[in-house]
Amino acid sequence: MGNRIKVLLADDHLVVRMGIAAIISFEKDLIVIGETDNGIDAVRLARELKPDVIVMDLMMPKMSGADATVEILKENPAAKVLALTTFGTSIEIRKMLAAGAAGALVKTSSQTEIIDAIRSVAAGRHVISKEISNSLKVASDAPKLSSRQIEVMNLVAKGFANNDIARILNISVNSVKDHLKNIYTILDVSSRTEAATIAINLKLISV
Amino acid sequence: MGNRIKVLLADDHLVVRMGIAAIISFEKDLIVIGETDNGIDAVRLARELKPDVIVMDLMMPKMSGADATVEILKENPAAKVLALTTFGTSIEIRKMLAAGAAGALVKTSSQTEIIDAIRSVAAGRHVISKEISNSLKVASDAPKLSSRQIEVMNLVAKGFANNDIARILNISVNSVKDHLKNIYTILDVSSRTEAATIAINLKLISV
DNA sequence: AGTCCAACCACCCGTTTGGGTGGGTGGGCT
DNA sequence: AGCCCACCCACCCAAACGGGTGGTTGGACT
Repeated sequence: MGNRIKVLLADDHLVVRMGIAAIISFEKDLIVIGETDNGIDAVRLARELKPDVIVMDLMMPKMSGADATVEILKENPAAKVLALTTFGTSIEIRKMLAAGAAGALVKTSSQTEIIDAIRSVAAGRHVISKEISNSLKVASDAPKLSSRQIEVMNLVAKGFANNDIARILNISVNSVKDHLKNIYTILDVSSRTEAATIAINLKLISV
Repeated sequence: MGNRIKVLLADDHLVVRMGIAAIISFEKDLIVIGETDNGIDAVRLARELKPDVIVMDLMMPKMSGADATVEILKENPAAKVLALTTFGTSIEIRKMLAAGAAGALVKTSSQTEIIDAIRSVAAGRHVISKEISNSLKVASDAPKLSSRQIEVMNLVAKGFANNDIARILNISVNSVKDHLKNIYTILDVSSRTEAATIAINLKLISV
């Protein structure tokens, strides 16, 4: 009774918080001790309430779940953050896990999956749902561009010609072409337009 | 008591269904009579259970909420569908509203907003949340491409050269160039790459 | 009837692009 | 030390692209 697992909910969707709270309310060893709809309050509540598990959405106003997780774990490396996300695929998930999040679940998870995950991370284990580990796998063998190549690709996607890009980056047009050749090889394409759309798809560049 | 508003929930996220169900459970004039996690069952349950209001997610496996709405309203034009979506902006929302959906809400809506919306559509009124009407507004004064132009842009975004596009569409290269010139004018750009990224951003073409 | 417009086609021409060759430098890893 | 690799630069050249001109046809709306 005095030993229930204390859960903090951080999700900008009220219906999601209500849903998780409802699921948790059926379990007598779990209790929701706090809720918030943004990342900044999540950091504050994590400090004040000392929850055993923090169920955290990725996309939230003011501060993303990933950034909040980084903050929380910086303050208290023993905190257990369980990411709850709509899409399995995201660099934000990588960021959270890299920061030390204890687990990651998709929102389509079943009742038992969610409950089990909360208990598992509370017990110090790590939980990654199948959908997410799959998408992390495909993301990890996705092509990788160097930082310079990404700079070039960003400008290409904005419609700049090689000449403009050269001026902007303070290099010669030949070097720009050179970068593009390398990029084409990496992405396995043969035109700047295809490279741009693929880079956007792979989230290699910001749209 | 026998006159409660019967609600059918269609959302692939369990936590969302639980959340809405929890919210509804506090209201004595509302009752959830069915749940499903996909569009196909939503169509079937709408037929079998004759709900007063169908709360429908946009993105669902098997059949999207938009397609399900089209089906349901074809079978029963008096059905009240309330779209519930994560993002305010989507062509899917337009599709649902065009099909005759009674309302559209974002998932960040508050408890009272959701309850009020359900009661309103049950009473035959239409409800569009502010976030959605705003995004529909900006979408409506976004540039518009003809269907032929969209065909061309899709191929451009895939990296095809004008020559290939001409072959694929069975027109001459000159006509392809002609379409591109018109597209550039409409989108206010001067290169295929910029046109592609902007078209993707504006969701004029599928990625 | 007339007007509008999308879609189609053709030519010209300067610029840009992509692909190929050849190099130089400096940092990092073994 | 040697090696790899990112990044830098130069030259060449055929192909593709973008912008401009001109035109026809057929459907829609007034």
